[in-house]
Amino acid sequence: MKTDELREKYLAFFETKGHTRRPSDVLVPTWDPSVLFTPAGMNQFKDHFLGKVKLDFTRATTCQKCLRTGDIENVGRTAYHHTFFEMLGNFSFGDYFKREAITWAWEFLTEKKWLGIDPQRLSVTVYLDDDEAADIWHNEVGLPTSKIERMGEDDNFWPAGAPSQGPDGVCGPCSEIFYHTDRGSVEIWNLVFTQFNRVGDPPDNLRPLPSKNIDTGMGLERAAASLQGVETNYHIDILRPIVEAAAEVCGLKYDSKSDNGRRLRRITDHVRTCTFAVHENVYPGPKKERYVIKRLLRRAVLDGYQMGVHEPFLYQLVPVVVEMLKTPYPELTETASRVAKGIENEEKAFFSTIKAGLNRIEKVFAEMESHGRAVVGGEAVFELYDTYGFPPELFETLAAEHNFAIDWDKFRKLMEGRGGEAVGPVFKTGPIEAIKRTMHSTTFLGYETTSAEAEVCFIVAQDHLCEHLAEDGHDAPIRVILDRTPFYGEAGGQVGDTGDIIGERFRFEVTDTQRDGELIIHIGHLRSGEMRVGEKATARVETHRRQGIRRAHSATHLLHHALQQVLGGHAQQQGSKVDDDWLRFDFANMAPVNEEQLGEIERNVQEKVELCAGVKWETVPLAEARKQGAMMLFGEKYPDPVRMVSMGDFSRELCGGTHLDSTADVGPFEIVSEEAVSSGTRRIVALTGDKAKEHARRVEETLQEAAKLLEVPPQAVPEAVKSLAIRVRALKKQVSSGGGAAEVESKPTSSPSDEKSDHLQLKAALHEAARLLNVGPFDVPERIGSQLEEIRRLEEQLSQLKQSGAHSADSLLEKAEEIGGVKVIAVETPGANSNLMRQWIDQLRKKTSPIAVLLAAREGDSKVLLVAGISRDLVDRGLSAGKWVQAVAKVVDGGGGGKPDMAQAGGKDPAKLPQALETAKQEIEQALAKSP
RNA sequence: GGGGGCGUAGCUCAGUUGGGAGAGCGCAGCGUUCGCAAUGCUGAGGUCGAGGGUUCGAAUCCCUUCGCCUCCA
Repeated sequence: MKTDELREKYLAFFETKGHTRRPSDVLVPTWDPSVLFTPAGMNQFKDHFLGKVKLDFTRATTCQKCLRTGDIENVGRTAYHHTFFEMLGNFSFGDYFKREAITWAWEFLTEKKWLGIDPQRLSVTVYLDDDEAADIWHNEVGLPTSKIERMGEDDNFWPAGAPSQGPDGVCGPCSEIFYHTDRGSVEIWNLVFTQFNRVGDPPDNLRPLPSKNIDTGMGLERAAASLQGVETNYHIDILRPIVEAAAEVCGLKYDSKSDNGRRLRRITDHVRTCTFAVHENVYPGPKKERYVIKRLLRRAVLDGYQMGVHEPFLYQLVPVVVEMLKTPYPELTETASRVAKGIENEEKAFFSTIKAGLNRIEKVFAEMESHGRAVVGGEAVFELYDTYGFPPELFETLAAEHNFAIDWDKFRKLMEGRGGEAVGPVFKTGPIEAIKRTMHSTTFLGYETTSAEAEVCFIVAQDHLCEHLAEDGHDAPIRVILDRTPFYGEAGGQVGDTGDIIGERFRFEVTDTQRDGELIIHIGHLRSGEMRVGEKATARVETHRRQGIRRAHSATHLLHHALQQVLGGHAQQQGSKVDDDWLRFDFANMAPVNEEQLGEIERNVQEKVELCAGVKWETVPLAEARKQGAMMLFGEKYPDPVRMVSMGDFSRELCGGTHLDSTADVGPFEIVSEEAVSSGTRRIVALTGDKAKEHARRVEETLQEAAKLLEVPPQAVPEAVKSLAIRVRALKKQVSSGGGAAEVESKPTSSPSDEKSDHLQLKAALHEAARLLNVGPFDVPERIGSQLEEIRRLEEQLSQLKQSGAHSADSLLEKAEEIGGVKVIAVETPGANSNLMRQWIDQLRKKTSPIAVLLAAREGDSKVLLVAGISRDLVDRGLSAGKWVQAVAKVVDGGGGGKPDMAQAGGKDPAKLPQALETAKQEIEQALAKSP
């Protein structure tokens, strides 16, 4: 039986048993912060099991794509392990229980119409004392007791070992079904009977649940392998072709028993995982789920590398993966090329990591050879891995080629001692969880109104439920829950509302509003009076701020739309934050967005604002929204029906946020910045309303200021900044070369355009200038100021240099005095810099020896520069330019040092310079007298 | 969220208690050669990521910031 057929039959079977067929949830559920990846079919129904949501159905069946990394070491080695796999499941939320779960499972497996498996090939296990399940298997299904095995809590309880080990919470026994082949048996289906709530340690810690649930899982690949009679999951009809394709791109023939066979299976598994992850816009990266994907991808690529493929290849398998899975997941075909590109990029990155590492390793090996060592230190392997990401396995291979061993013990020790303690899963407890049991949701009125009457239902202070609360004045915030509220709790990127809750005898200031499940929680402080549970109150949202948030949120949708228009359909939202007239929007895009595109995006948004398009929202079935082309984001959990926000006829998004009535009300819209947030993801920050206006004004003022400093029209600022940099460079060169070089023309930039530049051009000009100066936009004038200052300083230095009459080695030599048979020069060379002085000294030393030269120059009013040099023969006689210059520097209140033949010093008292030059002569005289 | 590392010439990088900014490759010009490969000579090219601090003096030490790489959770 084909895998596609098996999948379909399963879902169809349970539909005949009254189950609602639900689509697979995404692989990376960003809606669920408690997991990085979907680990099992039940994940999307967590809230259903806990009774947290209203149930539209009490029986469901799914085929869920899952990702687990727990058994990663076994992938490729064993017949049945995967990171990516599909799991078939049927679920009961307080509906049917063990009897149906068991008999239906048996029916589906054995009936001719369904799978038609020979009952002889099946056996089951049940939990030690689960007589109920054992009875059903024996008496109702008719399975002989020899085929019913009782196992302990580690095997037949979920979570494993729950009764004695924990964790607290819902749990229950399970019953597993095994398929027996000639080679052995394999578990193909696990039926979990969730019937207890665990409270504390044994004994008597398992309390029966009022509402019992069923959660079953059948591994699709395992079941298919059994039915197809192949020895490993990797040989079923939807996996074998990928294995073969992997062999082909690696230039090998697949041999299942060989080491390479194992590698090829691992590649097969990992490329499936990566394909789905990237499809969901989860690109390999440094954080969280992105990092897991990166590791899986690199591991697969390393396998290829070890088999001799030294260039990207994994991406070539994407079309095969898509082909194998396009029946259940047709959406894969739409993103296949983007996915392949994304994978190829990461492969390339990995190869450059390897290449960089190879260079370092060569050095390690060379070092070892020169020292005659044969064991690579664990430190080296560790450092290469930890800091440079070089795979230790590859290091080992390369070391073996040099006949070097590796100190793995040391390596492991370092790996362990690296800190980073794991933080265990946090089980939610506390008053809010208690509240949820009695009150599932707060009625949200904020779409229609910003002020409403409500009743105070719960007060939480210091993590305790309170009946009443007196004036506090404490720092610790209080949490208040009302039965209904106009306050928007932070969600979907939109921040929570602020405002106050006013009762007859109190005023509570709301500083933030959060959401937990479907409860809306007001956070803040009691400002006056006493507050009591059960009291009536008026909840008033701070409307000015709310209006700013509405502007920003509607603008976010316009921006999203504009990005798609200007950059392309791939520029999808990756995250956002919406605040008072302020928004941050992350989206997928491989390259930076240039100034021109930004302008176009901004203009596109402004056009939509000017359209005065109506903003409407309606609640529609999810399927209907999808049909109407509403923008949907991966990893988001959308309820059904869903709230769809439309603007004019161009934008449709699923969104729970608060919006304007007309795009016209967005007012001015201003992009403030564009930057990278991670590879493949860009971030735009923008403003609306008054903040946008203010920002626009500031941009223009700043540019004006810069223009004034540079004495050019505003549009010409970037050009002028460029020539400013050129001028600084030329002057520096001129000064250091002694002032000889030709003056650089500071050409006034041509700026014929008298036409009025619009704001976008001015902003682009400021950004360009900021980029050239490597500062933030508003620091441009300051930076220009300091550049101008530097030019002034350099020019002064230059004119000083010219005034003092150009020195030369020859003119300096004329000033030499003979002291003890040595030519000594100790003079002031005004305007000279250290570089120039050194050049002169070098020239003098070439012309004659023995010679000792000390040159000095004033820098401004408070600094002195001294450079001293002596000829080689004097160095040999034990003299030191360093000591010399140090002694002289003392006179001008300074210090210095350097090498024996050339040294440099500074001082802070230019007035004493003549005295210092005298000292210089005395010092050298004394030094000469002492030396032989 | 935490740890490590890196930003120096177009590229790959060196730069040792802080004191003259370098190498290799590449590039340009000239030469040997019928021409190519090869090779010799000469030369251009650097705000040492940015800002601040310590110092007489910072590529080097300290702080801040930006960008990139990498490991872990």
